[in-house]
This record gives sequence, structure tokens and C-alpha cells, in this order.
Amino acid sequence: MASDHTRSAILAAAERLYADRGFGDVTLRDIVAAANVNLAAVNYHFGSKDELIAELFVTRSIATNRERLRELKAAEEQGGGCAPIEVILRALVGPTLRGCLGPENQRSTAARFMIRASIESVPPIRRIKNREIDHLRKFAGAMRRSLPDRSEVDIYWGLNFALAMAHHTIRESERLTKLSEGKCDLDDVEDVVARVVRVATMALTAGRSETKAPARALARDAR
Amino acid sequence: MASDHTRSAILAAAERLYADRGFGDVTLRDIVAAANVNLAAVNYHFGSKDELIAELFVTRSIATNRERLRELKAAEEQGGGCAPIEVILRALVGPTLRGCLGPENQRSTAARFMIRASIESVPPIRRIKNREIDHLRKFAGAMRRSLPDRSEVDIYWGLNFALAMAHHTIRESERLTKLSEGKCDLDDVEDVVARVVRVATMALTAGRSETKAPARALARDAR
DNA sequence: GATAGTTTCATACAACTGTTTGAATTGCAA
DNA sequence: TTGCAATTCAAACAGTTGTATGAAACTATC
Repeated sequence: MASDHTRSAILAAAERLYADRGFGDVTLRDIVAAANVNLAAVNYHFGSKDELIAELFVTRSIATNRERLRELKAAEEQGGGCAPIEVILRALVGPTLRGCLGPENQRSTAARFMIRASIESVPPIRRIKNREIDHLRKFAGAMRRSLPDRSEVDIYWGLNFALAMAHHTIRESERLTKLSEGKCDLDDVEDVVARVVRVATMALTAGRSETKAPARALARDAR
Repeated sequence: MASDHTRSAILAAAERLYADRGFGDVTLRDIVAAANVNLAAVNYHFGSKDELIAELFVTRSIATNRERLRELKAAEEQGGGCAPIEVILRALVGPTLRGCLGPENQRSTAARFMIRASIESVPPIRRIKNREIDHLRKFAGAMRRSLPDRSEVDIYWGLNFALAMAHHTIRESERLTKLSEGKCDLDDVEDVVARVVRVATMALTAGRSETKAPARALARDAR
């Protein structure tokens, strides 16, 4: 019902402003000005500022998580219930990296918003992130099936390190570019994915004799 | 000159409050109340709220960086200008991890403050972090000397991943504990350091034939 | 003990915040 | 058209924030 026009204008304006300037210094008045709506519209349509932020973040999170699970499920079905660890890891970090890296000028507002959300941690977003554990458990399960002779502790550490490399690279992409004087090409997203997957795979398989395929080759093939 | 009592009371109270409750919801009035000083004292002694935060963060950063460089220098001197990559990585991530992990009840206020600073990124702290590149360059240099046949790009990626694993583990230590149902023991700091160093070393040396010593064994010896 | 410089204090300020209110407007069904 | 609900709007509200002010209290020097 209703036109919904105001609602989506607010969402779009808020996402763009947060993406550009961060949560810290974007006020409701900035948002309604950019959306050309009345100040009271935010509270009328969303209840509060925090609920507006939450709705933005939830929407984007669900999209990323769905993409992750889609890749994971496809991989496990193809492998008859058990996927190669490289492919699982790729399903874990690929969607996020692809969503948040790449040439800046062609980076979507949604992507820039999610980067902000990972850099500046505001209360409504933190609350939602805490509910992400169930989602990660599905990946932990797939990893255990893929590496049955690996201890649970090692699996969790590998999962942690994979996420660490992906998220930190997104958060600090500017610094890495500056530090390496541009030698590390953050715009070559698939190269970044391959590097993260390769290292995470090594972390999880080191010390085992029967590594079916050279992790590096496999990660590159999957391009 | 002067008593300096008020000044240091403010610093101590601010550090404790920020460590406990984050930057987001600690006001100057909270700080001066905890320090038992007048509201105007902060502006009198520090100029502004941001300068107070900056002073806290700079002090702690300098301490950590000095510790890192001390370890690095010692390692390079012992090796005659070139240290083993494991030891360099340990000097890079060890001080931070040791400072920010470990049993919560015996974690210093300084440590908890630095964790906050790494989770919530406020403007004055962000400005300072951007000047940290020179410091990282010293480590990149040592790593290049240690792995002369490795490309510069790989060095920077290795450095990035090492920092990624250390910082992410600190930031998300609570989530990792919950996810692994306590199986990952974040209080065993030296085990965490060894794990990070081991994976980072693999990332940097994979594909090379002449790995002098098994990274894992070496990392554990250094306990 | 008077003086000059430093430090403390209560208080006010000015700006900005998210939210609420109640009236005006709109859109739509009968 | 009338009536009713949904939506928009200007305005005000209530609270908080960091900062500034100018007088008071202190401290040390001569």
C-alpha cells in the first residue's frame, strides 16, 4: 500500500550519505535534505534512526549471506555432500571481497556502505553482527566435512583467519595501497580472492600429506 | 611544572572509561566526574576532547611500536643484519597480541583501551593511524632482507595478512570464543602468536624449496 | 605579606541531536 | 462529493554535547 516513494528515497539517500561520509557525521537532517523529504518522515517510516541503519545493514547482509550459502550449497551438491576446502573458503570470502573491492569509481553504493559498516562499528550494526554466528557455523560444518581428520580447533582458527584476511584487506585497502606504493593491486579482485583462499587453505591443510591438488593451482583455476 | 595531578587524573579516568564503555558514549562530563575534577579542566589541560583522545592513543601506540622495533632490531643484530622471517613476524604481531589478549581480569586498562581503539574508529585516532605507514615500512624492509628472492608484492601481502590475522583475532576474540564454544583458547596468548606467525610464514614462504626449518617447530620453540 | 602567574571552579553558551506533536494535505473508497 | 485513513509538514521539544568565560582560589617568588 501507499506510494513507498518517501521510504525508498530515504533508504537511498541514507545509504549514499553513510557510504560517503561515515555514520559518525551524518544526521537525520542531512538524510532528509538529500532525500527531499520532511524531517519527521524518518521516524514515521522507520521508527528511529537506529532502525533505519539496521534495515539498511540487514538488507545488505542478507544479500551477501544468501550469495555465500548459494555458492556453498552448489559446491557441496556437486561434491556429493562434501566440497573441496578451497571452494568452501572461496564461497566464504568471495562474495564479500567481490562486493567491497574493485575499481572505486565503479564500486556500488551498497559496497561502499558495507565497507563503512565494517570500519565504523555503531551499536545497531554491532547487534546484528552478533547474530551472524549461526551463519558461520554452517561454513564450519562444511569445513569439517571437507577436512575430517583436522581438529575442530584448527577448523575454527582457519575460519577465523580466512575472515580476518578478507575483512582486514577491505578495511585497510587504502593503507595497503599506500604502503606498497600501488604495487598491490586491490582492484584485481579475483587475485585478492585467490591470495586469501590460498593462504587460508595452507593454514588448514599444512602438515597433511594427502593434499589432493596444489592449492595454488586450484585457486587460480577457479577464476 | 605545576602539580600535574589533575592532568594525569583525567588521563587515567578517560582511559578507563573509554576502555570500559567505548568512545561512543563517554562524555567529558563522565570523565571529569570519574576524575573528580572540574569540567573545564579538560579543555584547559588538553585543548579539546579530541586532543585528549589523541594523547592517550599516541602514548600507547608509541609504547607498542617501540616494543616491536626493539624485538626487530635485536633479531636483525643477532642475525647479522638479517633475521629469520618467523622472528620478524613475531616482532610484528607479538607485542600487540600480548598487549590485547590474555585473561580478561588481568588485562590492563591500557590493553582494553587499545582494543577499543581498534574496534571503534574515531576521527582523532584514525588520523594518527594513517601516520603509521613509516613504521610498517621498517618491517617490510626487514622482510625483504629476510626473503630476498620473494617479490615485493608478495612481501606486502604477507605483511598485510599477518596484521590482518592479529588484529581481527583481537577485534573478534569474543565471537571466535562463542563460535568455537570455547574450544579456541584466546587466553593462551603464546599459542595465538604461534598460530598467526606460522600461517603468515607459510603465506610468505610457500613455493620456495629451501625452507630452513619447519615454521611450526620454530614458532613453538620461541615460546 | 603583597604580587604575579597558574590552576580551578560554577555557570552559561551555542549548537546540534533525535524525537514528538498536531495541524494540513493527500489519496482513495463509498 | 463526502468521509476516513494514510501521509506530509512546520514547528517545537527536551536533552545532550563540547567549549568559553570570568571570577575565585591557589602557589610560589620577591
